[in-house]
Amino acid sequence: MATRTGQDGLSRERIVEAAIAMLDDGGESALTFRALSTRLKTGPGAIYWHVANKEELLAAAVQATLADVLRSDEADTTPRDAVRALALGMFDAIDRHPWIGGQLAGLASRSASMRIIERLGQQVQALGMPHHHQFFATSTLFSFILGVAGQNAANARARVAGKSRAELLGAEAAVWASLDPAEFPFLRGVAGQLGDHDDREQFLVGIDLILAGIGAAR
Amino acid sequence: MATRTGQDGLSRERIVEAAIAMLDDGGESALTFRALSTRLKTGPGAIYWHVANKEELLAAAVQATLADVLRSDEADTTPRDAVRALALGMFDAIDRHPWIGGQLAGLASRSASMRIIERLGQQVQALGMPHHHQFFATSTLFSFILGVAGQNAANARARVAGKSRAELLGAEAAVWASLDPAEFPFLRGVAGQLGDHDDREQFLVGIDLILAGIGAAR
DNA sequence: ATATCGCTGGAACGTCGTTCCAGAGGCAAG
DNA sequence: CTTGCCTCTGGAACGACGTTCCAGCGATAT
Repeated sequence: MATRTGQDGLSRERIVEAAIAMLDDGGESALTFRALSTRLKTGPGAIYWHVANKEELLAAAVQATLADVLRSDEADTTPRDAVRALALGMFDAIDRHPWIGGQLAGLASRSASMRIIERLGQQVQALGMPHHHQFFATSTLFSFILGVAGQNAANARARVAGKSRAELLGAEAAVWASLDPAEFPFLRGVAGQLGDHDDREQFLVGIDLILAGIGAAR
Repeated sequence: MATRTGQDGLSRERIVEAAIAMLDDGGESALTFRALSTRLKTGPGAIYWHVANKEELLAAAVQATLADVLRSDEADTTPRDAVRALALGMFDAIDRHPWIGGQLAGLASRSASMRIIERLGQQVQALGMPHHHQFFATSTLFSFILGVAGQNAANARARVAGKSRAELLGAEAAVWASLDPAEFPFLRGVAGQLGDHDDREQFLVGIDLILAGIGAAR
């Protein structure tokens, strides 16, 4: 039954690849060892020969998905532009694979996180931040990215069960617009901006805001 | 309305209270309808009479835990101090109940998030941010808080299975310190700061950095 | 006394991550 | 060629989970 040679052979690579595909179009809850084994035409037990458990599988999926972002190497631009480029690379990856947001904070993605922090830190250093503030400034950038990633993951989770981003956002904006003006003046005022803002632009403004803070603290 | 006599009567309040206690000392994975019903000396079915499902239970737990932070009302200080006070209140709540970090981004905590964003937004407005930038600046603050919360939750998850914060942090600092200097110069350089930094101070520096950025963009 | 109703708690269902194991197929030694 | 091992397979089974179902309790209303 089991053909050893050629494309039928299971491998960690094929498993991770299939896992990413399932996560991409079904969300985190769609990744199941049973569904995965069905897609790979095998049994759950076979997968465990190549992957220790689900946590390791998710970690490998994160690693593989972020590999491109982490490999990119642009030493030519200004530190500010380098941070923006790295952050935008992260955003695009998270936008394409929202499930990353739910995993990035975990211990399983430690090595990916370390690489990201290293990149950010080098640029913060190049920005002229005093040494004893570099760590905090860098972790501020990283925490912000993590927060956006988490929100993205949560939004994607809601999307799987129901409507599109535009519908979801429109409904939320409508809620904000109909709030009590005495209690929620701010949300009411920005409901329109919530309704048609661009996530990527919003993210970049956040990065720029923190960079401006770093520039001011220099 | 036949209420059971005395303290044996189940109620949504008692259930949420017990759920928070279980989350606090066992982490997210410790909250189980079976364990919860054992603690309350009843069956799983009884709990479902008061609570629709686990998602609603978690949402109620978040709401109840953040109630104090959301109720606080200090209109006396400067906008900057108001943001710091609100953010620190959030941090302390998250620090005491790390499982919040895993839930706050979700749709289940929407009403709590709205209240927080409203508070932050009012202060950002008071800081003199131009109207069309207020939404982005506020969401930057919120995303940062969410990111820190998420990391806190992930750290707490690791702590349940193993060592204390000091041990975990020390081990991580040791890893950073022993990295290849050519590939990870930054992480190596800040390994010491990672080892003995104060989470609360780190958080506050992040808030101040964003506030400085807002000040610069005004 | 009887019927009604809010509420209880235990049994049961389907699904999950994970473990176990009988055995298939290739490879090296006899 | 035969034998034995060794890597890898895939299906069965286990315990725990969220959730549903329902027989029945005590208090109240008729």
